[in-house]
Amino acid sequence: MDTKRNDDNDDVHRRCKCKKTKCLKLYCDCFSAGFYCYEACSCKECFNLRDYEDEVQESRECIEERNPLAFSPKIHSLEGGDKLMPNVQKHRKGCICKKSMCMHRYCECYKGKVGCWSNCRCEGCKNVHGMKGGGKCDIMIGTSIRESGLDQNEFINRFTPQDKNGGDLKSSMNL
DNA sequence: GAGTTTGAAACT
DNA sequence: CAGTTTCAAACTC
Ligand SMILES: [Zn+2]
Ligand SMILES: [Zn+2]
Ligand SMILES: [Zn+2]
Ligand SMILES: [Zn+2]
Ligand SMILES: [Zn+2]
Ligand SMILES: [Zn+2]
Repeated sequence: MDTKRNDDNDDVHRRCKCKKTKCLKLYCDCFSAGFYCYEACSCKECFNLRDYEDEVQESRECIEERNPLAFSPKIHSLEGGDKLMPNVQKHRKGCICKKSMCMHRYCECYKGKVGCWSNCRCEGCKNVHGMKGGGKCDIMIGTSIRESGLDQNEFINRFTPQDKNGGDLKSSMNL
């Protein structure tokens, strides 16, 4: 896996201010997104630079061993779904918000502009992109929005994702 | 910019 | 796996 050049980092205005982790842990937004740190960062003792390519790669491999999906996009499209809504996007692991009601960027679902769903363990969810609906995911693949009688957000919340092989969702997502 | 709040990541 | 700690982003002032 290639680490992206810091010039690209500038494009999305990503920057970090890490102080204690040398920008070699997922805490660091630059490292987590596969970018090197660059001038706009104000990190201390940064090792997330091309000069320390080996250290970066070593840390990546260590983290990937722990979690093979650590560097894959957290927001991803679910398989299946309604013909009219073929690409429902969700946060793979879901959030665990307890205090923010998923109304701020503290919530990774909200931050990713996707609704919460059955993988989320949030409390008092008020995510404007779609609230978690009581942990239910009872709309089966192939059901249309019209048939379900639900509005779009509620449909997405209750849509039951399924992989192409018809396998179990959790195993297909390595959860 | 400093201080607080928050929840993911890391650790045990 | 669950509980706790650590950490830096998001937020507030
Ligand atoms: Zn960093
Ligand atoms: Zn950085
Ligand atoms: Zn850095
Ligand atoms: Zn949330
Ligand atoms: Zn969520
Ligand atoms: Zn939520």
